[in-house]
Amino acid sequence: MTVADRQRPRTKPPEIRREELMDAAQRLFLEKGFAATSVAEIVEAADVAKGTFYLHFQTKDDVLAGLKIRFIEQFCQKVDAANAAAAAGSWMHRFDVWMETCVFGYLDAVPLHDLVFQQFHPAKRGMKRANPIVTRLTSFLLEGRDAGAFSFVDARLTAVMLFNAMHGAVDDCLADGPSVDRQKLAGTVTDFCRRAVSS
Amino acid sequence: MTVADRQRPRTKPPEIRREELMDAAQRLFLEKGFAATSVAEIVEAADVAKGTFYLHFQTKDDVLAGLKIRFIEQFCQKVDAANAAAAAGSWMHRFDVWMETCVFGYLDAVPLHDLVFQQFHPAKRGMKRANPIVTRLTSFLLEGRDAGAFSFVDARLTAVMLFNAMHGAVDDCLADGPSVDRQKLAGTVTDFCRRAVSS
Amino acid sequence: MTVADRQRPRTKPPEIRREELMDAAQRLFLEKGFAATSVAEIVEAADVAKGTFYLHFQTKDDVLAGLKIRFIEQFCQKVDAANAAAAAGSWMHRFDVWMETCVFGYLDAVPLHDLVFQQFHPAKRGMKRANPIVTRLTSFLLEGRDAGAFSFVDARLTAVMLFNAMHGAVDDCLADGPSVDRQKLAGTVTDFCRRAVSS
Amino acid sequence: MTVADRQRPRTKPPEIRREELMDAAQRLFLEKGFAATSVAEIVEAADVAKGTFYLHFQTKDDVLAGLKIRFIEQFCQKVDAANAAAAAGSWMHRFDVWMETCVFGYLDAVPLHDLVFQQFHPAKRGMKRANPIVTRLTSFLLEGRDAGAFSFVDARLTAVMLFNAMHGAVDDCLADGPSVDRQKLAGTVTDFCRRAVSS
DNA sequence: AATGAATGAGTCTTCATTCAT
DNA sequence: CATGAATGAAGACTCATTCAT
Repeated sequence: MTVADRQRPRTKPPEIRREELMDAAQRLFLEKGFAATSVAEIVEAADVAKGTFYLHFQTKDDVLAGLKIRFIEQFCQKVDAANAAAAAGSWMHRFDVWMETCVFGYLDAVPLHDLVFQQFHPAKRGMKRANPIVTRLTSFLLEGRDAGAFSFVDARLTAVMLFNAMHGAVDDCLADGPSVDRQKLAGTVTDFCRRAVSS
Repeated sequence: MTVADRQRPRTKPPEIRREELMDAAQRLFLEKGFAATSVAEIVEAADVAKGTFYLHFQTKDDVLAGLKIRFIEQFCQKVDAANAAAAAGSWMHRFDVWMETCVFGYLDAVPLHDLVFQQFHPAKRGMKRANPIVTRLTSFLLEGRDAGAFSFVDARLTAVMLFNAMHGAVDDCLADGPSVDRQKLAGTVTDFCRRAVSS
Repeated sequence: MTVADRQRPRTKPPEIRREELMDAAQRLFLEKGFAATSVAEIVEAADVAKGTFYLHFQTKDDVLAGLKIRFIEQFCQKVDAANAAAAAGSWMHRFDVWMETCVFGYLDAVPLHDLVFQQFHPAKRGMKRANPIVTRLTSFLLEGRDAGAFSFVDARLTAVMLFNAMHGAVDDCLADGPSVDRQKLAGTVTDFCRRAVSS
Repeated sequence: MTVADRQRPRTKPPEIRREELMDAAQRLFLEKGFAATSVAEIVEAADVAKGTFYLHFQTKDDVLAGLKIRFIEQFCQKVDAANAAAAAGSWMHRFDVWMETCVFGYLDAVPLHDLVFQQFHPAKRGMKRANPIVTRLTSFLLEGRDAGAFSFVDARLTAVMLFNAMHGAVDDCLADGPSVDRQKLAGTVTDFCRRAVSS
C-alpha cells in the first residue's frame, strides 16, 4: 500500500500483452487443465494485475477461443508449407507428405490440440465442420481423383476418416509414453491411409 | 407440503437408487455438460436429498466413472452379439459386420461416448489403451490375417485407426444434423475400412 | 481447518434463519447504507457462513425486497390498529388520528423507510402506486366525503399529497437533530392536513 | 483507425469539456442510475479518455455534486422569473403561480431532481435544509401572512409540506406514464395548496 | 436408507483511480 | 490538455461436501 509498493505501470503494446497472456494461459492450461486453472494464476504467470487480463479478454473462455484460433492458424501454415514444397512430386508422394506432416505436426501438438478442441458444452459439434485441415485435405483428394490417382466413395468423409485415423494413431502412441518412434509411426499411418485411397 | 406429500417412505434398494441417480446424472451431463451440471441439479432430477447422493457415490467424478463403465459394458455386449451372429460368414463379411455394428452403435451413442471418454485434465491418455473395443478388434484382425484374409503393418495401430476413422465419420455426420442416412454412412465407412485392410 | 475448527452445523428452522439474516442486514444497511454493506458483513453479523445467505436469498437485492415487504406490513398494522381504535369518533377526529399515527410511525422509522423505498434504478416509479398507506387513506377520504365531512378535488391525489406533506415534515424535523418535539410536529401537520380537506 | 481519425487535436477549453462530461454523465445517470454507471461509460459517451475525466473531476461523486449545483441554479432561475412576472398580482394569485411553476418545472425534471437529491448513504438529511426553493417559499409565505393573505402555524414547516405535497403529486402522476394532463394536475395541486394556507 | 441445513474456500469479474507518455 | 494501459482491492455468488437428525 505504500508509495514504494505501487509499481509504476509497465505499459506494453496491446498485441504483446495479449500474446504474453495467451502464452501464460496456454502453459497453465496444458499443465493443469482449463477448469483447474484460475485467472489469478494466469495473471501471476504473466506478471500483470487481474484487471489487465480483462483488458484483453472478455472472459476466461475467451482466452481458450483465442488459443484455438492461434493453433489452427499455425497448423495450417505447416501443412500448406509442406504441401507446397512437395508440389512437384507424384500424387501418392504428395499424399504421403500430407499425412506425414500431420503425424509429425500432431505429435508435437496433441495436448494443445486436445485443449483447444475440448468441447465446451454439448452439441456444438457443428464447429468440427469448420476444421480447415479437413477442408484442405478434401480438395486435395478431389484433385487427385480427377488426376486418376485416388479412389474413394465420398471425398469429404474420406478426409474426415483419414484425419481421425491419423489423429487416433498419434494419440495411441503418445499414450504409451513420451518416447515415440516417429518414423515407424509415420510409416504405419501412411501405409494405412494409402491403402484407403488407392485406386 | 400437504401431509400426504411429506414423510412418504422413500426408501429403495441401493441398486435402484444408484441407477436412478446415474440416469439423472447422465441426462443432465449430456444436456449441459459435466462441469456445468451441479450435484444439486442431479439430486433434484432424481428426487432425492443432497446427502443421498453421497450415500451412493464418493464424489461427483465418481458418477462419471460409473457412467463410463456402464457405457463400455453395454457397447461391448452389442459388438460381441453381432460378431457372434456373423461367425459363420467370410472374414470380410464379418469385418463389415464389425464396422457396421460400430457405426450404428455409435450413431446412437456418440454424445454419451464423448461424455464418458472426455479426458478430465492430465494426460491420462493411458486410459485409452483400455478401450476394450480396440482390444477386441485387434484380436479379430490378427485372426483374420492368420487366415490370410487381411493385410496390414501393425494390428493394434490399425485397429486404433479403424476405430477412429469410424468414430470421426459418425461424428462428422452428426454435425450436420440429427437426420442421417445410416445405410449410406455405413456403406462409406465399410468401404473405407475394407480397403485399409485388404490383402 | 482442523477437525476441532469445523463447527458442527447449527441448524435452525428456515424462517428463523431468514429472519435473523434480515435483522442483521437491516441493521447494517441502516448503519452504512445498502451499497456499502457487503454480504460478507451480513453473514458475519448473523453468524452464519456465506453460503447460508444464499440459501435464503437469491441476491443481495433480494434481502432489501424482503425488508421492504416486512416494513410495509408492520406499518400498515399500526395504521389499521389506530384507525380501528378511533372508529367511534368524528370524521375529523379520525382524520387527525390517521395523520398523527403516520407522523409518530414515521418518526420512528424514517431511516428504514428511506432504505426500503430507495429507488434502485430509474423508472420503477410505478411501484409507488402500490403504497398501501396511500390506498387506505384514499378510501378513508372517499368515505369521509360521502359523509359530508371532507372536500377535495381528487381523492387519490389528495391522499398522495397528504402523505408526502406529512413525510416531508417529519423528514425536515429529523434533519434538525434527533430530538424532536413530537406533539408540536404532529399538531402542525394535522393542522395543515385538516385545512387541506375541510369542507 | 485511419490517419485522419487519430491525432486530430482534441483540445477544448476546460469549461466546455467539463460541461460535455457533465452532460454525458447526467444522461447516463438518468438512464441507468448513478451506481450502475461507470466512469468508463461516461468517458466513452463524452468521447474522451479515462484520464481526461479526472482532469475535470476529483471523483465520480464529484460529477453528481456538480450536477446538483447546476440543477438547483436552473430551477431557482425559473421560479424567480415566474415570481417576478407575477409580482403585480394578488397574493393568492402569486401563490398559485408559485405552485404552478413548481409543478411544471418538476414535471420536466423529476428524474433529474431525484437523481441529484438522492441521499448517498448516511443521514445527511441536513442537506435538505439547504433546499433553496423551500427557503424562498418560506419567505413568500411570511410576507403573505404579514399582508393578511395567508394563515398557518409554522411557515417553514408549511413550506416544506407544500413542497413535498407538490412533489409527491407530480411523482404520482408520472408513475402512471409519460403522458400527463398538466393543467389538471396543476389545478388539483394549487387547489390543495391554497386550502392549506387560506386564512 | 434418507434428509437438507450448513459450510467456506474458491472463482470470476468489475471499476474507480493513477501516471508515464 | 489529453491519453489509455495498468492497477488491485473488493465484491457477489457457487458448489462439492459434511453431518446431526
